[in-house]
Amino acid sequence: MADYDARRVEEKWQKIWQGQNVSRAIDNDPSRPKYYLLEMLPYPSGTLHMGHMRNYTIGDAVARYKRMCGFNVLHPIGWDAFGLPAENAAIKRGTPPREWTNSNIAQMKAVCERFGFSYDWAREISTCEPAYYRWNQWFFLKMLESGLAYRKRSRVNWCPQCQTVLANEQVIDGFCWQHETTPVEAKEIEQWFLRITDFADALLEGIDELTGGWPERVLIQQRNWIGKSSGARVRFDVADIAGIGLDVFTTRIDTIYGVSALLVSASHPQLGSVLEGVPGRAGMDAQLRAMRQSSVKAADIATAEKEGFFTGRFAVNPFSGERVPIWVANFVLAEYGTGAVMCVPAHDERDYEFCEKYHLPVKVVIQPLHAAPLRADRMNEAFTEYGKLVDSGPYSGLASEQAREKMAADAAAKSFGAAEITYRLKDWGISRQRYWGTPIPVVYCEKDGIVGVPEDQLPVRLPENVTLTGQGQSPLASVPEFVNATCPKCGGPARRETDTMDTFIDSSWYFYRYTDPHNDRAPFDKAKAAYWFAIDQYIGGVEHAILHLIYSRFFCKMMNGLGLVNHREPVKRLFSQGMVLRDGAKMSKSKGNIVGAIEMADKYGCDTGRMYTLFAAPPEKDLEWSEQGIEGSSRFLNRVYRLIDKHAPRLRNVRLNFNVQMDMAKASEKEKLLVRRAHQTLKRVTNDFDVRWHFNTSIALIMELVNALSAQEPLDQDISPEILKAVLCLLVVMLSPMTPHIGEELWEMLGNEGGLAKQAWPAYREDLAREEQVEVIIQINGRVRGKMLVDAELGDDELTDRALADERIKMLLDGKQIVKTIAVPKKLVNIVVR
RNA sequence: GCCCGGGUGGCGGAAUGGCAUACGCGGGGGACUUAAAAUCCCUUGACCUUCGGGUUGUGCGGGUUCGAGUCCCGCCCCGGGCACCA
Repeated sequence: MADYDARRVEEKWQKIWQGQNVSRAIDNDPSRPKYYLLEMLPYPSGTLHMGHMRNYTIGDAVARYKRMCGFNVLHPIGWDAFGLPAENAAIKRGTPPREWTNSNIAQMKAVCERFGFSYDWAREISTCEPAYYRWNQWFFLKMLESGLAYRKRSRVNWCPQCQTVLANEQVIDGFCWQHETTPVEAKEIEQWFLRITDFADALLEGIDELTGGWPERVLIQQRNWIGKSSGARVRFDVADIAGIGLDVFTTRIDTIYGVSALLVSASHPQLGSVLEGVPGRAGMDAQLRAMRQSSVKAADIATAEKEGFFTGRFAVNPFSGERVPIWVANFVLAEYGTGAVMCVPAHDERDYEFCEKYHLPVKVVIQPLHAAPLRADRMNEAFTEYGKLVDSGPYSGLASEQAREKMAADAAAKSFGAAEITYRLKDWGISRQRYWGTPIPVVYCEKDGIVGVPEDQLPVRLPENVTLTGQGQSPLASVPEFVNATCPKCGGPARRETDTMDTFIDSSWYFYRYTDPHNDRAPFDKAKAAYWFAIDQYIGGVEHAILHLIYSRFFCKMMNGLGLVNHREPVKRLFSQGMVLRDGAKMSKSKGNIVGAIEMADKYGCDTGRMYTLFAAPPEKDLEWSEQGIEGSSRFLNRVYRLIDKHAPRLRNVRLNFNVQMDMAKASEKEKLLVRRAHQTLKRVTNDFDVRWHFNTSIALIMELVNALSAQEPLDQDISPEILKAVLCLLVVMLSPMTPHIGEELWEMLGNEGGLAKQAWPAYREDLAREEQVEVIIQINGRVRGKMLVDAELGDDELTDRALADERIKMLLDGKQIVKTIAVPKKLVNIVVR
């Protein structure tokens, strides 16, 4: 008996699959339904560990299953090949970024092939190739034309470690998303932005469409990030200075008669004018400097003590005409709303806290609808709910909801305010002062200003052989051949833009490129994209909840506007898989806790690794790597191999029929049991693939089937070859999406031709899965007191009679009064006694 | 503070309101072997037991139900997200 030789079997079948074009997706195939399955494209860092492999294993199992179910499956992969690590590696060891990147890609591709992932390699893309990034430039030009791309000077996030600007989405808690050690700094520079805010409402509305298909927490994160809030803008004139007014944004204009102060941020642009000529100015300036420098960390900000000072100036409440002091307060954000707020201590927690500290007056202007009236002198916290207005001039007596509308309308009529909606979402800053990315296709001409590079001159190629320093401005600025350009409009001298694009642009539309990867006239063919889209299933880590996943949605909407696509959302279903941990921590190079994919495959074979990652935990949960666990998986596959190896010779020439003709009169109990077992397993495994994706339970069920087979040994004496073959083949088929190499090998050993990859997934048969006899438990007062084997179809009354007739039950019921009985067919009888 | 997930044996984890702990790992015992590895078999929540079985047990406290890991209410703990957003 030969042992299972993983390496030989894996190489053998990978070669055969290649020859059969097993994973080729066919454009516009009318004969089958399409299924677009995608895992997030990897950054080619060079190392692939079991964390990556888990992601791809889940995808591959589903891809193989869907193919067997008759779908035309698009399962592509590519490389997110631009980005800083390549540039940093180049600076460190002098290897050009392209060389470093391509050699990593080659390594990683080899690992993917070693694992037998069924990607359509003919569609492989790499974002650093001109054939790809020219379309980034093309999209940029389209957005420049329509005004969605624009240039402005503003305060942006600067990561001192990356030596580049970051988008808001790429700053997490005040730190760069890649570097959790150095805080992001504020820097005022001019750069390119994409008007993602134009789509704020569309992105918000799309969330409803995604509900059910996307994990709720991702949708919540996106909704929070967009942060829509409706309220009003109101102008407070500054007293004693003609012509200066401060705008506040509020969602509670209904509380405006309760304003005790006007609070402005330390960075408010008008603060200079307000403070003009007030006494004590020097001391104030010192305080302002201190406030502007305070911590950027969100957690610190939220818990920081509220600080502020009176500016000596007053503002006039346009509704009441009341004069209120103007204060500077550290908790007012310069970047949100108008950078100034009205302070209503009775109806806002923060304002209450602030006024408590500085002894500012509290005035109640909203009374609760269903509780005792509030009194300012008896309050110990703000009342922030809606209620009924009091002491609010002509608005007294109105409900908050109505007052909000009426007061905003009145403010607009008297032109000191208007209803307004603000968003937390800001435009996407895409300029990067680094080399290894897509050049922004723009030149600056003295005469014509900003001029987009004409489409027919794309791509603007990234020059190779550039000296990289990593010193805070784009290395491209030091390449005269690149910088010096001709203005496409006037033909005069022009300077080329030297910043490159955020690499998140590359990944915002890459999945469209897979539908038409070699097109050199357009980013993709509309009809091909229309056939394959939307993505039926996307799989990736949850860390991209508001990065890649919001940018991609924005791009889809932008493309929809260009008429390139006709759908509104690119991804129907999203699955977030858990991380692979070792010693409780996420696998990473720096922690030194990596289990290398190749090492794992060398030791156990890739099918064993695939099986373990699917078996050890359901896919959405984190998985703790266990060397003993993987040995268990290895043992199991060997056991299956030996079982089939033992019986295959006798079965090789038997005709395979999954729907064994069960002649009930002829079949033995043992035979019926095995067939039933197999079809019950098939039913549940099919369900796991279709709806639950709990591959761990699928594998457990298959293990049980193998256990049942082993328990029935010797199989060759009591089981007819037809039945045994059908059961063993079912077993192999069910296993094959998860462990495809050993699956194919066993399938062949059992005498089947044509390859499993092209085999149809068998339908389970209810009649073969049905149990004739079931064990029903007998309870007395909910406690198990007996069991009986009965006909599965037995009704309630019959069941109850049988239970009551049981000798042991009779004995236990002796002297008790039966209050009621509950019978559940196929399950139990519960006898309630007193 | 607010919003999502979770909390089940020694461990990873199973359980459409119906025998809690499937399956695997680990532990204990045995078979095969000169021996070991591999393999196979038995056993394995806790407590009590006259070895028939009994009691108890899914973070804690209540409730609904004939019956609750599962549903409801109130807490505790862990993980994640948001966090002075006016």
